[in-house]
Amino acid sequence: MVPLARLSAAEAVFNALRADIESGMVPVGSKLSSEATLAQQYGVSRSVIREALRSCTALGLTVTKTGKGTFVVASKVANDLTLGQYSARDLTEARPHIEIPAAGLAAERRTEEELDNLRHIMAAMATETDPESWVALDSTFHATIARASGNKVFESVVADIRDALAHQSETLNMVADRQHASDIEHQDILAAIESGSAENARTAMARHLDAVGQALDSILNS
Amino acid sequence: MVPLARLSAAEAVFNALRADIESGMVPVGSKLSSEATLAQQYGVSRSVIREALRSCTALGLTVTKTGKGTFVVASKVANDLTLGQYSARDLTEARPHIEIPAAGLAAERRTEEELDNLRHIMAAMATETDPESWVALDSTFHATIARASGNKVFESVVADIRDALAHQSETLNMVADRQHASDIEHQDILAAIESGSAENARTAMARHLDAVGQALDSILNS
DNA sequence: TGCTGTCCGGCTGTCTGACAGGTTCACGCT
DNA sequence: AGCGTGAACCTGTCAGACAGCCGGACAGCA
Repeated sequence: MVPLARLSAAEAVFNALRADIESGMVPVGSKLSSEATLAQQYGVSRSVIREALRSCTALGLTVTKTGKGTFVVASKVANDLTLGQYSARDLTEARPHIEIPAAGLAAERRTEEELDNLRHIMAAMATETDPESWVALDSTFHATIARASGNKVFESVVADIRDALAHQSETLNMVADRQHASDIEHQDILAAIESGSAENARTAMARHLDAVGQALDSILNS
Repeated sequence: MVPLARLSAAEAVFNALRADIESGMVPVGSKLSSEATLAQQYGVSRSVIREALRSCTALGLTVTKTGKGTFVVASKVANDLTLGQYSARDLTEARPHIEIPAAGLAAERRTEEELDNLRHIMAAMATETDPESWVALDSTFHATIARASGNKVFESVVADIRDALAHQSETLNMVADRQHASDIEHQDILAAIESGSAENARTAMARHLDAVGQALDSILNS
């Protein structure tokens, strides 16, 4: 609590970046300035910027792609970083019971701001080709819906589940085949939430989770 | 993390360090080798080591002190779930969606040992008069059912929910009135799980949660 | 027009070498 | 014995360099 230790340049830059990301000033899906540019902006060397970015990546806020840049994939640190704690079977079994009612509540309680966030995430996903980045955005999409449910239990649990799933290699193996289909299903879910129909939102989410579950099954049993 | 994308040197070193720490090969409280030494060991430059260490620090595994070195402060990533942050409304809203299917699975998958545990807990509850102790036993009862579901997601979530509920004063206020009724409902749940009927188990759990929810409502609205 | 191959500028990944400042400890002086 | 001081080691930061990846511009070809 006491700021006895003056923070290093790398920590200071990390805090600044994290604040920008968590406040939404740098939206999910957007690209950060290049390391050289950031170094100039903050008046530090590129090493310091790289260490700060490495912290962001370790917390799951960003992903960095060689030759392209660093991209924001989450606006806040996930609750549960104990990856691989849950098996794929447990996850696919439990998800519908939590995400479907959460989608229904989201349709009834979502704010305009949350709808905007969902639209931005979907737009970013539509043009995303890198599997790992797409999975991270997908995770954010589901987490945002859970947040829109207005129920912190759902919000927290979905964040845990999606986080665990995102780090299972089966998920990445599945993405190439499912990406386009998922994008369409996501559109249906968003449309239902936009219209405020809880029943439609539940149905759309159920259809999506069912399709994803079947795709995962076929991979697990192959 | 993912075997698909070839990992950078910094990620590889980070994974190695994390594995060493989580496996306990490098005990908590110990000091890591200096950055220069690690660089030599792993055959990479000091920059790479620093980025890997920065990742460990971001996850809370290590702390680095200028002039002294880097020290291990945790053997696993902290599960920073903010318990007790859930409102009574959120909890009663979410519980049925999780505990009812968990009860159904428990009926299909429970072992004899788990049934014994449930019987013992119920016996203890029947003679327990102290409200706080009874709430703790009740919490264990529900957690045990979740564990019997064989699904670690349900097990984890129910543990969180019950933990949060147990710390709400409304729960204690309700117990005096509900204790006897709950004992009977618990008997129904246990009987259904013993018989192996998932349908009956879900119905019994639903009835129990509904009764508890109504009792909580009446207290919240008084 | 439409396709393709090449090249260039921008970006990340990594390395090297350097210097400032914090920490520890043993040596030597008082 | 007590104490100061400097050497040795450590982290924090910087500057510069180069390879490899990526996207787009552009010219050439069908």
